[in-house]
Amino acid sequence: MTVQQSGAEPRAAGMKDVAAAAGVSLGTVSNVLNRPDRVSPATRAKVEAAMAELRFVRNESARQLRAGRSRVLAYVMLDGSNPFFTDVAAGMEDAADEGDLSLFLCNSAHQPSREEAYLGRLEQQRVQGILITPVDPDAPLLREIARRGTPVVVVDRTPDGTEHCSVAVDDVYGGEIAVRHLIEQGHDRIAFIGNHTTVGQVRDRRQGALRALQAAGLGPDHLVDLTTTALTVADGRGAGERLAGLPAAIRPTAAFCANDLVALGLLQTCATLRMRVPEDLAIVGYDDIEFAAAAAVPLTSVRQPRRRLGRTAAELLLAETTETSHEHRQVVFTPELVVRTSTLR
Amino acid sequence: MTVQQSGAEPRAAGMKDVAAAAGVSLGTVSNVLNRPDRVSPATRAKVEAAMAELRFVRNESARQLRAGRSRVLAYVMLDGSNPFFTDVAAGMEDAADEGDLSLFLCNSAHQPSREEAYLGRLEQQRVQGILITPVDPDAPLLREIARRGTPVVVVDRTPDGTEHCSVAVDDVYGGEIAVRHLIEQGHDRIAFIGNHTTVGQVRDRRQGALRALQAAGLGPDHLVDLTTTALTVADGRGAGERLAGLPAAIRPTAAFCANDLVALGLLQTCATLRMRVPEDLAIVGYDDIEFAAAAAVPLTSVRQPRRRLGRTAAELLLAETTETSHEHRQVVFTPELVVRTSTLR
DNA sequence: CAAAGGGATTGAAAGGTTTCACAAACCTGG
DNA sequence: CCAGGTTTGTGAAACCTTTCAATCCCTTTG
Repeated sequence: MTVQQSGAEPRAAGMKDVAAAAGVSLGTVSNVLNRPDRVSPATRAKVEAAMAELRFVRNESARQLRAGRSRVLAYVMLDGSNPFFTDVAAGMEDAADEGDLSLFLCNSAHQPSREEAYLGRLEQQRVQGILITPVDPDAPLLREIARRGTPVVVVDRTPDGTEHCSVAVDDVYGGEIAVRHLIEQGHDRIAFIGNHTTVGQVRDRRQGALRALQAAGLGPDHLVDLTTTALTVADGRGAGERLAGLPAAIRPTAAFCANDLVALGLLQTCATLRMRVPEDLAIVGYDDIEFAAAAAVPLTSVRQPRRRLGRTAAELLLAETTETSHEHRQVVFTPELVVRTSTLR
Repeated sequence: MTVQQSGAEPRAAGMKDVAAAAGVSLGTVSNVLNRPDRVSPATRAKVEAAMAELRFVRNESARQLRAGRSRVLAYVMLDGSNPFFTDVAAGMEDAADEGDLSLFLCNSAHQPSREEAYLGRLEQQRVQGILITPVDPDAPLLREIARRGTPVVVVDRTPDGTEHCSVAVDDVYGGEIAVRHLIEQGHDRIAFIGNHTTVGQVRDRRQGALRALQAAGLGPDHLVDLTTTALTVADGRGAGERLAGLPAAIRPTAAFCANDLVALGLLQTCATLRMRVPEDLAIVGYDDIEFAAAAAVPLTSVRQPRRRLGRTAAELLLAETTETSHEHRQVVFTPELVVRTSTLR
């Protein structure tokens, strides 16, 4: 039962070798692997011994080839360094685990070319399905892939058509509750910080902000736009400086940031410039990433059910591969406001 | 050239179908795919047209089966929600891209069972190699996998033996420069916050801290241990409260945190308790994650060349699969101190 | 005691690609 | 116009597993 490990490895052992070593047929080895109950305990033991002896490792390629599909899900994330997406991925993992599937993560890092490359490879791998937060939710490629037979679920974006399942969060509502809260805290001149001209999500959040103002009888001029190019900490810092530069008469007393990173940047500028939060400036972020609560002044933020989002997306995907007749579903979650020190005077 | 999309999909088209449609042999289709220069432009065009027409998608399983190995690298990360690891992964992606390989990310989330499951699946997939930051760098499983033929590179840990390539950062040195800096700033009573009893890395950092003290002629009693269970923001908060509770006479004036998350937690407690940073307490973190610079008081931190780490790891892996005779290499990077406001009085 | 039934095992086919030795067609220059 | 070389194209084998109908052997039943 001892094994030599010296010398050039002869060649990885396959089921055929196992069968030979155990003195049974190939089919029996397969049965041990796939339907152990169909095999007598004695033979099973023999086969298992042989497998151990030969260090047998199942060849998934061959399996897949035969079976036609794999036991792998993939999530193509928009930004692997954004904690939001890693949390979403964690939710997917939960669901994948239950279905005895592997989840592979791919990071497109906002680059369409990278996204495309990953999608191509995943399709070639015949993964069971693709979860994706796409750079462009309406890219035709996604539809093509779905039409060619690999289920695609769009995560945290809502594509135009109804060609995929999708899960998203109601961003208009999120913007609304954020700003409603600020109004309730007595603010009536509120900065909106983000790139709403570029990104659909951000546009929605701003839309919600306007709706909250309107509901309070305040016109759109009560929202002061500080437009950024992206949603990074640096953008937040920059916006903070611009905000601090405004004459006191028209300077907002509160800021609604399109994203927690921006809010953290803003918070940092406030610390630098000795503006007190929330006394001089109340801040609401968006996403409620772990670092929002961990900030020096814990940040009020709009929380999206991230893990839930991921889990649901994965479940929709599994449903699509299981169900005989599948109707694409668009699930929309409702975000919730988490109030912390940054808005409580 | 138009295509019907209605009806039950007949069955994905394979190279055989393409060959038939183009009126050439199977081998020619393969040549178009793999050695286009061996095929006359005319036939190539015909074949490519047929591929487009039939929406042909290469079957990677079959390819792999034939080729014996895949075009995929995998990184099994210890903690997908820790920005440190996602940055490392980004570096790997750079290297993988250049080698025209895909990088799949797996998140073990500190769970040995999950790690094991992923490793098993990856081995079965016959991935080209496995990059891993293991829960336990000395787990025998890693060695077995390597012996069975899948190269393994250990990232950010240094395994006992020399059975794998590995890349790591000199944690002793990192601890040393952190504390040396604090000493230079005039501190001589320094808190060490972390779980050095559990985690090797943290032990090393503490080791370095002691070395710096010694070099300055200060005994180990000048290091005040505040031991945590893990390295989260919450742990940092807790340690901060304990620290604040110490009598002023023995309370450290500076803290070296095993990790930026802990430092952020500590910073938060300081804000809550109105302790000024750095005046009342200087803070050094470790890792220099993005949020370290983004904190209200920008955090001095020990930066590891994360991206570089990942890139090098991937390159070692590729070298191992390429080289005829391979010698395992242990690469150790040197960290660097990034000084920011949190230690500058 | 024969036949039926059932559990265990077998053998061969299939799945889509790559590779490689080989055949066919074409071209060069003598 | 042919020998020899080059360029294109072909066909079959191999990769490793799963599946399924067929076989075998043993037990049970009538």
